[in-house]
Amino acid sequence: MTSAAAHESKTRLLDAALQVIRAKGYAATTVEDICQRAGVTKGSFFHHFKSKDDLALGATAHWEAMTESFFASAPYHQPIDPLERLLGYVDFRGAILTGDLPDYTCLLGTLVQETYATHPDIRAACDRGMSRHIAELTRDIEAAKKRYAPKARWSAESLGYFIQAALQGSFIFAKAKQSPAVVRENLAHLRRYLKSLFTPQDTAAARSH
Amino acid sequence: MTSAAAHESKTRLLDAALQVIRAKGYAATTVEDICQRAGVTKGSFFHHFKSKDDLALGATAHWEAMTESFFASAPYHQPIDPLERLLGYVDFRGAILTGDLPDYTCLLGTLVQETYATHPDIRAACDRGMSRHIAELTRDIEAAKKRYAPKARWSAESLGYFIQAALQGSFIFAKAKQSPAVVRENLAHLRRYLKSLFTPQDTAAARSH
DNA sequence: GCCACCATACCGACTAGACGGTATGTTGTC
DNA sequence: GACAACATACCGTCTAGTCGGTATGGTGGC
Repeated sequence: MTSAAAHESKTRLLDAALQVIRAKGYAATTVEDICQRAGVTKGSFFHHFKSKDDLALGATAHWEAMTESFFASAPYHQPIDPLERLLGYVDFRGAILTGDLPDYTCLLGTLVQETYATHPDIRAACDRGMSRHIAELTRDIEAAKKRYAPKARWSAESLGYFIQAALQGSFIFAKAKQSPAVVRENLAHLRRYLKSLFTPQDTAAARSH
Repeated sequence: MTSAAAHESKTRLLDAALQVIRAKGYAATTVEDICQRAGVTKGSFFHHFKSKDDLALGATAHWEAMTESFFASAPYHQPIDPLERLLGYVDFRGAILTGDLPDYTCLLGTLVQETYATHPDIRAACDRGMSRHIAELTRDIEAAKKRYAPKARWSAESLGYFIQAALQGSFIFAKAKQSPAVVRENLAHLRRYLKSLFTPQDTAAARSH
């Protein structure tokens, strides 16, 4: 057995974990749930992972790898103008809202809610993963800010967090309402905010009327 | 024992549930966790609640009652200007970020993430509770819109959802980072967005330059 | 080219403990 | 004495994790 094929079971388990955890939450997900979905046995599971918590850690790493390449190859990076790239990101987030809820919601956001107080290492892994994605996004924000709003008092990073928070919160409402409609509407608000931030404004009263 | 005192145990259980579920999540919370925190026994628990799921439903109702009166008596309602009330709400949400994470995060947001796919009635209860709070908020938004941005194409309700989504998402990051700092920064962005929405704008290019 | 040796991958029955829920009291109040 | 509000002991199930075992494929000695 080649080493690539050798790890197929492990990959299947990780893929299964992403789906099941996003659907049922971490605590309610049983090892056998994941094994069943992956089509492997418990023996195989515990061969690849020390424990359920170890799987969670593996799942966050797997998630990071998947999402990083997914976003890296997305089309919104093409424009030369950084603001266009940023708005392209927001639009892209709207465009990928297909399939069922577990298909487009965020593993890390789900996971951290359940584990922040009880599983320090999982919490830290979620924090790292989300922060890394935001750091990537922040590069475009920084560039857009330099060009369109160099004097603004908000930081590029804080705006990156705001965008992600709006997304994460939108997912909560999508779950509550069983529909991505609210995500789309919130992305429209986000887009409007971004445009207002990057549209050079005369200060306060310096307008007609 | 009076009927008020008679329900003291039940209230203690509900209060305990709010805390423990927000800290550990619903699935990871055991009935005994809640009993211990409430200082009552399991017998008492199952006297008042048919099941753990029944407690969750009770907890959402309890949460709604608590938060409704909490926000109803908050000071931000006083201004006559609806925009001031709305900005007052945002500021108020920043002012109440005290204590530990489970003290200021939202039960319903936590709960719905874990239960949306597996517990239809709990999901529906969370949806109802969050929507009710938003409906309340939407009244001020509607009034502010009528006065300051009557022609704007966004709906008052969608803005209510956006505000709540930003809050819920901020709580996720607060948990990841173990600090409410990011919530405060996001509220600052939110405030900036609201001000921009309600500041009458000349259309597009009708500016200097 | 064969075989002993070994590591990795995988299997599935089993266990110990945790947990939701129940059955059976006990106590106090009207 | 009836009923609500507890309390305690207990039960059955579910589940993370274990453990002895098998299959497969690679490696080195001869």
